[in-house]
Amino acid sequence: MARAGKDKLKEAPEKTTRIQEINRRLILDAALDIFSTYGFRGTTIDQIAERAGMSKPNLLYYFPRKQNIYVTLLEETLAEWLAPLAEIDAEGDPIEQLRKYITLKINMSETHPEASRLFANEVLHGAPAISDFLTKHLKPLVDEKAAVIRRWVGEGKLAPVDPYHLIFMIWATTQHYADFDVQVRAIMGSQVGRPGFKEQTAQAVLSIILNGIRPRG
Amino acid sequence: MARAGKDKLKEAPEKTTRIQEINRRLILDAALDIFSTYGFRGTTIDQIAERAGMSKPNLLYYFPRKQNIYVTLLEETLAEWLAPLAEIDAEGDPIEQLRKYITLKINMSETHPEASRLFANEVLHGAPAISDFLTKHLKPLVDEKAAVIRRWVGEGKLAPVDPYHLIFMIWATTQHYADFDVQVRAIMGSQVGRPGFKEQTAQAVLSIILNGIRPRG
DNA sequence: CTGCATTTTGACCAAGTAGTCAAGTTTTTG
DNA sequence: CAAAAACTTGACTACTTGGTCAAAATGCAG
Repeated sequence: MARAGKDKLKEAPEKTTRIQEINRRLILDAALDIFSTYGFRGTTIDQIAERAGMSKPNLLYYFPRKQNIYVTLLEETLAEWLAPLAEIDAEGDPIEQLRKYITLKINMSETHPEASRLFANEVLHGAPAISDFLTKHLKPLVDEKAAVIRRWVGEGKLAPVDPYHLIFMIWATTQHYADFDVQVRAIMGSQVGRPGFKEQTAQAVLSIILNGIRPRG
Repeated sequence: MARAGKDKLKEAPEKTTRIQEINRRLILDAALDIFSTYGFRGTTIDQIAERAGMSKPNLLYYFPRKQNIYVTLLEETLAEWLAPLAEIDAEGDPIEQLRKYITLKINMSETHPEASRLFANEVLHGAPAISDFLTKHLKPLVDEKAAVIRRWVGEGKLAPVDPYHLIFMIWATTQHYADFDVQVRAIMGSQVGRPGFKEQTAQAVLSIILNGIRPRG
C-alpha cells in the first residue's frame, strides 16, 4: 500500500485514543457477560450499553454493528482459550503433560466460565461466526498434538487410545463444569461453591482419565 | 367443581381429534428441529409454522404461546433422555452396567442429537424452563445411582472415584458428540460421517473411562 | 343433507429492537 | 485559548416478530 508519504499521511490510521481504549474494554467486558448468558440473538444492544454504562448510540459509535462486538469478543477469547493445548510439550513426560493440561482447563472453566459458555453457545448453534477459525487454526493445532499423543502411544508411554477422542473427552469433561453449571449445582447443591470443590473435581477427573490412559500390561 | 352430571357434561374434556393429534405432532417435530438449532430466542414462530407446513395462526390455534411448544417439547424429551440412567442395575456387574450405560448414551447422541442440543442450550442459558425438573426429578435419580456406584466402590468392584463426577464425565463425553458436532467435524473431517465412526467413538470412550475406574492393585 | 363444531387463514396490531442522525458536549491540539 | 477533532446522546425510523381477530373453509353427527 502506501509507500513513502509524509508524517501526517495516515491511511488506515489505527491510532486509538485513551477514551477509545477505555470504552472498547468497557463494552467488551459487558458484552461477554450478556452474550454468554443470553446468546447472540437473546442479547440486546441496550442491555450491553446499560451494563457498560453508556448510551446505545455511543456504544454503536465504537462498534457499528452488534455482530462486530460479538466477533471481536470471540476472536479475543479464542486464542487465550486454546493456549493451554499449544503448551503440551512433546518432549515432556506424557502423563505429566496431560495432567498439566487437564488442570489448566479445569482452572479456566472456573475462572472464565463466561468464555466457555460463549464458545459452547456458538458451536452449539453451528459456529456460524467461527467455522473458519475451527478449520484454519483449531484443526491444525489439534492435528499436531494428536500426532504427539499418537507417538507417545507408539512408544508405549500411553495405553492405546485414539488421540482425537482423548482430546475431545478432556474438553468435554472440563468445560462441562462451566457450561452446565446450573445442572451441576442442581445436583451437587451447596458443595459447588465450597472452597475445595475445584480441587475435588480436578482430582476425580485426573484420576479417571489418567488411569484410563496409563500404559497397561 | 361440578360433581355428577350427565354423559354430555364435559368439564375438562381432553378429547383429542384425529386432526389435533396429527398437527400437534407436526408442530412438535418441526419445533424440535428449529429450537435445537437456533435456541428459544433465535427461533421464530413463523419458522416453525413453515417447517410444519401450516400458517402461523393455525399453529397458534394448537399452542397459544411460543413457550408452550418449547416446554411441551422439553417435557416430552426429558423422560426419554434420562431413561438409560434409570436402567443401571445395582445388582449387575459394575463394569458391565456402566459399559451398557455409556453405549446407550453414545447411541442416543447419534440418533437424537437435536434432543441433546435442545437440553444443552436450555441448561447453558440457566435452565429457566426446567430448573424445577432438575431439582425434583434429575437430582433424586442421580443421587440414587451415585449411591449405587459408591457401594460398588466400597465393595472394591471399582477404583475409588467420586460417583457424581463419574456421571458428569459420562454425560459430558457422550453428549459432546451431539452438542459440538460442528467442532468434531471441523477437526475429524469426513471420518465423522463414515460407517464405523460411532463404534470407534464408543470404543475409545469405553476404553478410557472403564480402564480409568477398574479396580487397581 | 343440514346445521353445529372444528379448523384454517389473511389482515392486522403492538412491542421490541437494530441502527441513524443531527445537534450538542468534551477533549485535544496548534 | 480558539478551533478542530473526538465523543455523547435524545429522538427517531424501519423492520421484525409474538400474538389477535373475524370471517371463511372444512369436517362431522344426526
